[in-house]
Amino acid sequence: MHELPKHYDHRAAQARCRQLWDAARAWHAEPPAPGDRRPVYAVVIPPPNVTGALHLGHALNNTLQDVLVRTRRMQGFLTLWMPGTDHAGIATQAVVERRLLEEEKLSRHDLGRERLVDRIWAWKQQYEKRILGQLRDLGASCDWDRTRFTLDEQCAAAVREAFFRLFRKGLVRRGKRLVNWDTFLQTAVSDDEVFHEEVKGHFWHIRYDVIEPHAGEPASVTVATTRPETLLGDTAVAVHPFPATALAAAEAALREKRAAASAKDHAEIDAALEELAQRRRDLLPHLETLAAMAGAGRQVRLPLLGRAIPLVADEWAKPELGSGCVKITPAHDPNDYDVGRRRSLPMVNILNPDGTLNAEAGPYRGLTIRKAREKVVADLEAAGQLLQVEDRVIDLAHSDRSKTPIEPYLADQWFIRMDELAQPALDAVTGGQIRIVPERYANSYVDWLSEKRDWPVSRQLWWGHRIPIWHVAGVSEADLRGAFGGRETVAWRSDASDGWFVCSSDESLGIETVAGRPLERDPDVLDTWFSSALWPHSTLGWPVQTAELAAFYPTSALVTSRDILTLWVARMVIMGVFDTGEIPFHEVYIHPKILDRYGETMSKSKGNGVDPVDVIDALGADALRFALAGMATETQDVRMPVDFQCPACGHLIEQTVQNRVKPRIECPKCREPFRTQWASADADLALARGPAVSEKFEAGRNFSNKLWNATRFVLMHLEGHDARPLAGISSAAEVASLPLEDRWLLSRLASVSRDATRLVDDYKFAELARLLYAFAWDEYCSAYLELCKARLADPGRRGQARGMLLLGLDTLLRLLHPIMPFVTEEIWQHLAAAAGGRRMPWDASGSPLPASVMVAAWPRPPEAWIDPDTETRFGTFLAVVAAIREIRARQNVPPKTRVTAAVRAPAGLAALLEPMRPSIESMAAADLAGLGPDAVASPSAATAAAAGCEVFVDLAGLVDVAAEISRLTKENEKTEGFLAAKRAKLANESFTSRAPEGVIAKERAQLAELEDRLAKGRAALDDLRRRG
RNA sequence: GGGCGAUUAGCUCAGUUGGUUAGAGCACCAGCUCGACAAGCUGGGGGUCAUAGGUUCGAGUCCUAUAUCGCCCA
Repeated sequence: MHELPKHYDHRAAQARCRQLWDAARAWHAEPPAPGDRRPVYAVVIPPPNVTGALHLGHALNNTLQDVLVRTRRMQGFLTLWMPGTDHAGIATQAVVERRLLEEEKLSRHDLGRERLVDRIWAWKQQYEKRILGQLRDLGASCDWDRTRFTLDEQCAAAVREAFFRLFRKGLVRRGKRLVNWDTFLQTAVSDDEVFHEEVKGHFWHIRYDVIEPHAGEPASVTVATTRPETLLGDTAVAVHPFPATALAAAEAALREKRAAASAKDHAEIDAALEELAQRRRDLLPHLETLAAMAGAGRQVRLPLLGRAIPLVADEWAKPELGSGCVKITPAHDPNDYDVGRRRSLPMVNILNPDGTLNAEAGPYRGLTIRKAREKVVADLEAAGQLLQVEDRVIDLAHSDRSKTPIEPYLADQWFIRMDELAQPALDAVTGGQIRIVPERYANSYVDWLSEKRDWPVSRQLWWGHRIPIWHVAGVSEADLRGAFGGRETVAWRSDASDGWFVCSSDESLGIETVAGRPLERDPDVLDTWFSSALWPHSTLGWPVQTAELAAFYPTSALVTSRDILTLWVARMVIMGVFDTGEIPFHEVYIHPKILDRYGETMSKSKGNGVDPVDVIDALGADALRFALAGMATETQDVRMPVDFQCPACGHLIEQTVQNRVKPRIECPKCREPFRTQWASADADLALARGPAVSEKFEAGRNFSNKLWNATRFVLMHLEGHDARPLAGISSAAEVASLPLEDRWLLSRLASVSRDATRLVDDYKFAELARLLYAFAWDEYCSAYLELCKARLADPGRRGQARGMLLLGLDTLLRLLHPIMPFVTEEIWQHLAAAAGGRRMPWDASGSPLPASVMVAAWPRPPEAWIDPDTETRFGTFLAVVAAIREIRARQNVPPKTRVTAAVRAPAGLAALLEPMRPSIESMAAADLAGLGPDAVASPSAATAAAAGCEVFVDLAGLVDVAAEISRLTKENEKTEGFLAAKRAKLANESFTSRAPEGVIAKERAQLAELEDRLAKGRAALDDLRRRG
């Protein structure tokens, strides 16, 4: 008989469990052998970026996947969870480049492409190892033998093949495109990699002179801009073609708004209307003239450079705003780009990739944007062209990667055409083949895909999948046919001048020549989401038709967070269908984001996160997992207040916006300083680290310990027990002959198992955690286990109690295993040593007890065990116990003092309670003097009502009569209040005539119960008054 | 500007198709070292369900507006 320590040791247990699982490779899945008819459950991990270590969001994401995967495995599915990491192109390169610059003062150009890529690989090795280690620490039961990386050879082959197929079908195009240019990283970034921030700036009003104005025409026009240096790239000034109509439309819109607005907003709208009217008077004739001039092809002179540029008519110019005229810089502004396309304007790019101005900027060539702006403004002022400068708050786009301002920039890019690709992905969700949970997220998916915007896939980076396109100039198509004609893996298209783009899935193409001309490879790499889009099928071996692909594709579910629903999920569907003809997964579960106490997303850069490793270390992986599962509710976004924990005294210091960015913090309690994640100075680094923690995880740790101690109790009483498959629960007759508490336990086990199964199916993780917590703690431990104490002391009843305790604990372990794998496994192993002979009704007959709970059968208790009558009776019993305890507590009876009690109950109820008499006595530390309709209160008794019974506790003079009178009076008043409301409700004719039968019956029953309670309360009060 | 979501106890959150006296964890108060567990046990206090209307016999739940906050798209 082994004795367990008083506290669960998560560190030792985690090490042991991992070794056990790894040795058995219990997480590994092979494609089914012939004849294996198990249903398949497959999940691919959203591959974490190798940019850095895992954070709490990852911990949540992977906990939920593991809950699903472990449950299905136990349910007998052939279960695969595919792990891996993402190369995360720009993010990883940015991190490595930033460190290179900080630590060695080198740029990537100093190092060169090959050496930089080597550095990034080294970084990847380090972080991949760390990430996979963290996933294992978390308990993730991924198939570690199959770990993939989006840039590994298998994924690379899939990327080349997929891209080649797109190219061959004409779905890859080359085009100029205004991109978000990151001048620091010198690459285009997608819209999704841009964040907007309001900054203080200016609004410069500039005069452009009209070239040779005719009589009656203005000599100049005024435009305003927040970026004056862009005028160097202006190719037109626009004015609205029909300013009168536009003004009328603006006015109509305002009037409509006014009609809908509340009175307090009217003044503001009226002011706007007044301004509009003023414009109509003062500005409209001028704008009409300008529109006519634009129609006649008149020009203005670009300040500083002196270039003549046309006045054009375009709706982009808003007569209701500013001067009504707007400068057009097609190569450096998205709206102007559209105008440029509509009006066939030249597009003048004035920027170099590094953000300095190029030769198009004339005298400003070579300057940075900031310097150029200063000089342009100064020169405009000197030339008398600058009319006015306003202060203004500007919404400025920044690169998420380098945190520097984005410059719109015209560049050659590769695009994937979305028109035909998007439709099947759209249909998959609208047609129901893919179910998105919670449902409302289907909207954003559908809205985004419906736009069918072409996907710009080139990135001017060195870290990633090199685009498999080569360029060759000066050859004919016949030359190409001669060189590659017979090859299935090569395709080409004209570059629209005298060259060709050649695409191939064959990496070695570059060493070849065409008619003596070299093939020059495109320097760019693919958007990192391109390889992620292939993840479900590339990891399974595509384009090779592997057994894995046949067995596990399409996968079952994808678990992710909403911010990459479009970036990743939609693209996986698109590419999955394109490459394989099948959707990549059947269900998508979107889980919440974890925010800090201020509602901000957690991030390393803000310093407001909790490191999952700290939680695992301090409280255990199960504590972390339990807390995270408990947060996964359907309402999104969970707040988690974070504290620093003083390493010296353990005191908690609330993390605030102020202190979260400090390198060192002094503990207000013990005055000892500690360091944070920001420490960089040697003096700070020498301090002990104060981890960021949250009390939210403690509940999970306490729960682990509760389970542990319940196990201690069971094991303590198992000595001499011959654990065999439990007798007496197989037939209905046998079950009916069990004691009430056993029937109750069976009933609860059956309904809890059924509910838990349903909750996993419905992705209701928080409810699942709550259900199991409440059952384990309040029912199994507080009620059943307490009840067993008396039985275990009685040799005649001991055996059955032991068997039932084991049944309950075993079932609980299995149900909890997906959420808390370590503590359940650790207990399983201890239990196997003491009761290895046990079998559950849902275990395969004849086979030994599973060596690990991880592969034990999921509980499937028979529905017949569910017995509402028994549950009600048991509830009454608990209420009687609670009533006696309540009297004891409010009269301050010491816990060890036994009291004498009586329960007055109707005969039927009393008969049902009679068998529970010893249990009532033991759980309430009371001797029952009477139980039945005639039970009487002793002269010095306190009373309480419980589920139709009156409970009396004889306090033999201990009772504080005055306190009892006052308490009872209050109690009765409360009851009277309820009673009045209830009577009014039932007296209401429209209620009784309209409400459903069942509801009325329920109300009547409550009324009767309340009346009964009040009568008893009054009687008790009278009794006390007579005495006092 | 368009869309989605949130607002319930001091804090963090549950609350099924409208139907008992709105729940949990933590925190708080009182009392407990009895052989499972003080990471615990027993009992208790604490809520005008953001505001204003409406629908209904009945609203935390449905509708409309307002306020505040968050996210996505342009």
